Amino acid sequence: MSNEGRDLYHHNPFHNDHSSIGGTSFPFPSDHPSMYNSIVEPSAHNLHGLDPAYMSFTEYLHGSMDYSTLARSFDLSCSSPEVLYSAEGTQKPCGVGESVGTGDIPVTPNSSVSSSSTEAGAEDDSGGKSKKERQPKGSEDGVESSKKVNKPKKKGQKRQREPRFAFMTKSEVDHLEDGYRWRKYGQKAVKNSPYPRSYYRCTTQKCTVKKRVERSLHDPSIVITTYEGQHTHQSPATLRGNAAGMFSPSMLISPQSRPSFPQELLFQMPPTINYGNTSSIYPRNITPPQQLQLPDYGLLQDIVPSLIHKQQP
DNA sequence: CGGGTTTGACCAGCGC
DNA sequence: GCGCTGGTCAAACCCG
Repeated sequence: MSNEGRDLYHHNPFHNDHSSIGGTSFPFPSDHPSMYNSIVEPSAHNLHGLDPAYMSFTEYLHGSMDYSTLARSFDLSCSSPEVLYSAEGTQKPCGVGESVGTGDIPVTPNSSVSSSSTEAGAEDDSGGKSKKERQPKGSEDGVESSKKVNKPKKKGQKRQREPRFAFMTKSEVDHLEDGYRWRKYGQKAVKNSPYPRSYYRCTTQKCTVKKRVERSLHDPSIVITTYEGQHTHQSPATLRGNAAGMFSPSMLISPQSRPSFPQELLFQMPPTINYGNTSSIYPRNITPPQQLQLPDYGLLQDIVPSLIHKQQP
């Protein structure tokens, strides 16, 4: 487990020497308008290049994407040099990037990374619940339990986790808006990093989605967000009717609209990215700014080949 | 007052 | 077996 995080993130995406490391990256757009402006370059045709049916992270977050699909996709991705690697601890990266325990962020030359884990079971209780159950607040034997966390968890029963999906976003704010409401339930100092990692849970009842947010060790301006689980509901924003605008592709190219859904902007590339080295998921004829709009596509290219295939007979 | 955040403590898993 | 680290809990606190 201890490697999980590192395996996932500790490669500096901006380093130039990972030609050997293929990976999908998902540069998120910054919440910061100025930065956004500096990076995003409106280019409508970018979107045109995409199939309207492509699956986006937003969709992923909305639960419209089947995890099994993702899982399969990632498995497949293992065979592809383009792919990053799985995130969950027990699963070693598919052949790439043995984690560098030095705190380098893994991944690609691209600004962001995405990874997922399929090890998890489908159980929608990724631990939180089990822990809760074991901790009957004010239990009869309360005396000691006042502070102690009892552990009802059965031994030998490895805790199952939801598949995970990590992204790197260049942003000044740690907690990026993604349309969902989150409650922070913990913060921990991260080894070898001056930046703490924050833990959030979806506030929607019965939704067990969690996410972790931390900053890149090498580039503090990069926020690494790891989603775990699948939303069992619609985004509050969507329900509110904002979704139309927020999820609209146009949003991606409209700095003024100040995206609230980074997921939709996943592919924003940091200015420092060396595209040349990217073995990438992006078509070579596409320029960085445009790649921005390929986010989902690019991402899914690795993640959800099946979807792509549909679009590319 | 309800909901979110902070923070210290506990526990599980893993490596040595 | 021990220590370290990640993940989570929950009381206290904060805020609108």
